[in-house]
Formats: sequence, structure tokens, C-alpha cells
Amino acid sequence: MLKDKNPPRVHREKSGGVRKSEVTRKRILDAAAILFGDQGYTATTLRQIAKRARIDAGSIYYYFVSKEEILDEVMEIGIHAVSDAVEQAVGELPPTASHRRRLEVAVETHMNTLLRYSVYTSANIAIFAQVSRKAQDRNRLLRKHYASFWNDLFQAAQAAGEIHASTDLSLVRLFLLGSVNWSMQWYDPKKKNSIDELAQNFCAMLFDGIGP
Amino acid sequence: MLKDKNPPRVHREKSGGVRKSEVTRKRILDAAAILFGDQGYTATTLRQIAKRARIDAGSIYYYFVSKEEILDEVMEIGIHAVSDAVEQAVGELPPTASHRRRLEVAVETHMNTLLRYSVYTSANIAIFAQVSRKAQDRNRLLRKHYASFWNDLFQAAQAAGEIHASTDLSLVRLFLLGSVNWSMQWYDPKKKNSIDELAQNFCAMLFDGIGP
DNA sequence: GGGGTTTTCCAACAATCGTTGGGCAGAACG
DNA sequence: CGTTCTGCCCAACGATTGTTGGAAAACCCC
Repeated sequence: MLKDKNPPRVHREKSGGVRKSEVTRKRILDAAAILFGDQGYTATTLRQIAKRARIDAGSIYYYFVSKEEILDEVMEIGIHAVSDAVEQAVGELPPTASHRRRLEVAVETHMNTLLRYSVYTSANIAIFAQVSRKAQDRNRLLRKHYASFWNDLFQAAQAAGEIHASTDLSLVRLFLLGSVNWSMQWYDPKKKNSIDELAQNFCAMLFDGIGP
Repeated sequence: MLKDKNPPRVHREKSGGVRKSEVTRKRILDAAAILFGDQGYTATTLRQIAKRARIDAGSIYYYFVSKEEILDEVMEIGIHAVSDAVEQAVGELPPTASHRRRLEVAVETHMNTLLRYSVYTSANIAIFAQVSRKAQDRNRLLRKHYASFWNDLFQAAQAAGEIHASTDLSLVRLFLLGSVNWSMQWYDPKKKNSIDELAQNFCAMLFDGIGP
């Protein structure tokens, strides 16, 4: 038996090598994330996950105690992926960068992570509303942290005068991130529509408006 | 046996009464729409639907040939509900109304239908991405018609000079309706946040922008 | 109240679900 | 070498799934 949070000491990765089990474990998570995002949680079968991970269905229980544990881990990785990517990208900007530019980079990175790089993030966004309340609660804290990061971005922009003073910032966040997350439903990677360009256009519409 | 598209002539609704079977049928659809929107399609059991409709699970097959037929009908009603409501509300506006006002009313009506009045519409929006490709295709034509209605609204506004000439209208539609549809994920009816006010704010942000 | 239609219940079906335990191969260790 | 631990397969479990057919109830009209 493989014990959780207590990986065997004896056989551990010597000379920087990666344990074989870690690789298989990641294959299972990758497969689950793709299938969850595609079909939803309940519609996805452990046997489908197993087939995609080139393993037997029963073997999954060597790594996870239940299907729901896979869900939890996929969702957690998903939020962390987009959260880490966005916070890092914004953090790497020079201090001279305008707040509007910071927000543009944040949107760019969020969309790229969602639509291109992380099947975990797209899975998280896609299935969150459909899993049990308990599974949602287990993810809600991480989401809150990410939301407050965005609120800080908006607040700084408003304090610097780059956003109109009377604007409701929470509403702006819901408005912008709503559009961004919804892009998952219609974005077609085959159409070479640049994601960065999309992000630019979204920000331009939001900041400058579409009126005359 | 109840024959499709060939309702019994003899016992038909005389004196304006509604056939009892029609009532039960609607109860089943109502229950299915609520559960589909709440848990997703595959997560919803025919026995759950039956219980909510106060009927036995097997009896559902007196009205529908399969679970997927329920899905199709729920999704179709969902699009029709929002499409009809929005088109009517906009149509009732005086010809003197500005195009911006027309769009505001469209957003208001769309959101009210989605968040308050039609469990079918919220079910459609919530589960569309998660059902089989075939089930999606069976709904895609109606969606296309609704999308083109919005495109017409935007185009008219642009032709009248109420939207900047260089604006990509398809992108505006995706941007705006994305936010609007995403509101389903965070809107809490218990918080007395007025939906009309929300719609107003969304439109204001989009038209006037949030910049200084 | 009898006769036919409409609606519903009930018990069961095969298939598939998440999950379990026994056991086998191979690497790691002494 | 033998022993131990790791990673995995395989066959099976009980529960639940969508679905079916037969029969009973409820309804309607004469």
C-alpha cells in the first residue's frame, strides 16, 4: 500500500530521479482533468480515466482513495495553475508599468492558462458549478484568494486614477472575469485567433467602452 | 399508449380544459429542468426526476421515449424562452427608443429570464457544454438564430453611430453575453441585488468604459 | 354501471457504476 | 541469495443506472 503524505523513505528518488509512481499518478490526474473538463464529473468513468492513463481501473485505487479525491486534486491544481501563472506574470512587470497594463497582462495570462496550457484550470472552471456543494467548499478558499488578488489589481488602478472613481470594482471583476471564463465555451483553438489579441480587445472594450 | 404528435381526439380538452397528461408531462419537464441545471445531465437520475414530479420512474416512459428526449425538450424550451422573451421585450419598445436603450432592455430581459423566470433557460446555459455533441447539435440552430438577433441589434446601433465604427461586433456579443451568462454562476437571489440594476451597470461599463 | 381509453404503478431486466481484495511481477534491500 | 516493498492486473462485489412489459387503477363516454 502506498501511504498518503508518507511516501516510502527507502526507495525514494535517489540521484534526482523521479519515482515511477509519481509519473503514473500524474498520468491519471491528466486524464481525469481532460475528461472532467470535457464531459463533466459524473459523466466521466473511472474506466475512461484508466484507459487514457494506460492503466487498469482498479489500479487507480493504489493512488487515490476515491473518485472524489481525484476531483479535489484536479480542482486544486486548476486554481493554483491559473493563480500562480497570473500572479507571477503580473509580478514580473516593471514597477513603471501602468495599472491598465497590469490588468491586460493578468487577463492575457488567465486566458492563456485557461484556453491553452492547463487542462486542470479549464476543468475547474467547467465543472465547478456541477459538483457537490462539499466539493465546491473544499475549493472555495483558493478561489477567494485568487479573487482578492484581482480586487487588489482593480483597487490599485482606481487609486491611481486609471479607473473612474465611482466604479463598483467587485462588479467590474465579475463582468470581466465572466467574459473571460465564458470564452471557454466558444473559443476554438483551430481558428488561429490569437488569445493575446482577444485579451487586448476585451480590456480595450472594458476601459474605453464601445460608445462613440 | 400515448401516441406522439397524435393526441387522442375523443378525450381532448373540451370546454377549454387541459388534458391531465399534459399537466403531468409538464411536471416532468419542470423537474428535469431544475435537476439538470442543478446537478448536470448525467448526474440527474430518472428516479430523481420522477420523485420531484410525484410519479413513478417507469411512468416517465409513457411520455418520453428516453432520457435524452427529455434533455432535448428541456434545452429547446430553454432557448425559446429567452429568445422569445428578449425579442418581444425589444419589439415592444417605441421606435423612438435609442439603440443603446434597446440593448439595455435586451440584457435586462435575458438576465431576468436566465436568473429568475426560466429554469429551462438556466438549465440550457448550464449544461450545454457538458452534453454529447449530438445533443448540442440538435440545439445549435436555435442558438444561432438567437445570436443573429443580437448581432442585428449591435449592427443597427453601430449604423446609427451609437457604437464606435471600428468595433468588432461579434466580439462585443461574446464579451457581453459571456458576462451575462456567467452571472448564473455567482448570482445569489437571496441578496436583494436587483437584476435590472445589474444589467444597467453591465451596459454602462460596456458603452462608457471604466477608464477616466 | 359497463366498456374502452388513458394514465400510473410495480417488479424486473441487463448494463454499468465505483470500489475491493487477492495475487503476481519486478525492483530494492539486506 | 532471500525478503520486502512497489506498482499493477484481474475478477469480482453490491449498488445504481436507464429501460421494459404487464397489470392495475383512474378516467371518460354511452
